[in-house]
Amino acid sequence: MKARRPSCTDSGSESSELDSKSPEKYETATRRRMAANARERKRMQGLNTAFDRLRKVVPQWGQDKKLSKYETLQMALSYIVALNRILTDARRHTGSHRQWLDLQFDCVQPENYSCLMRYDSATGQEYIHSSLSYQFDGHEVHA
DNA sequence: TAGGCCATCTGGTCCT
DNA sequence: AGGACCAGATGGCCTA
Repeated sequence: MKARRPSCTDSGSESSELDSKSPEKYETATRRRMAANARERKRMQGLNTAFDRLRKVVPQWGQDKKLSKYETLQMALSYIVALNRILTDARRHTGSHRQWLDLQFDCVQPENYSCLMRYDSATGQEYIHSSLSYQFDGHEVHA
């Protein structure tokens, strides 16, 4: 439970007009608002649970700080694109190139994200190379 | 202290 | 009528 608007408690705020009406209507509206608030909280908690599950399967390249919701979505998108690219390329590298496929597969395993890391000397920061960086408004972003 | 991120409340809209 | 979903507003927490 975090922020609450001073004027907006669980008792609801439809009171202004209803105050002048019957107490039953006010009570009904209050009860409905509280129920709606509770449902909304539950819905958002479900959404956050889904984000947490997504964070667990998406590359974080050893960041101690967890990805924001926006970053999680962008990274999931890039991760899917990267995996899709590997599958597409794999069709062209069959038989004797099995080793190549194994190498690609290894690179997208969480314990091996390091093989995708590059160092940006300008910023002094590491970032995920090409296939696992994400696009934002047409610009490539290295989070 | 400013800015980013987030949780919560709220009213509107759509659907059953 | 009531529930689900959404977007806007608001305020708290954290970090650079």
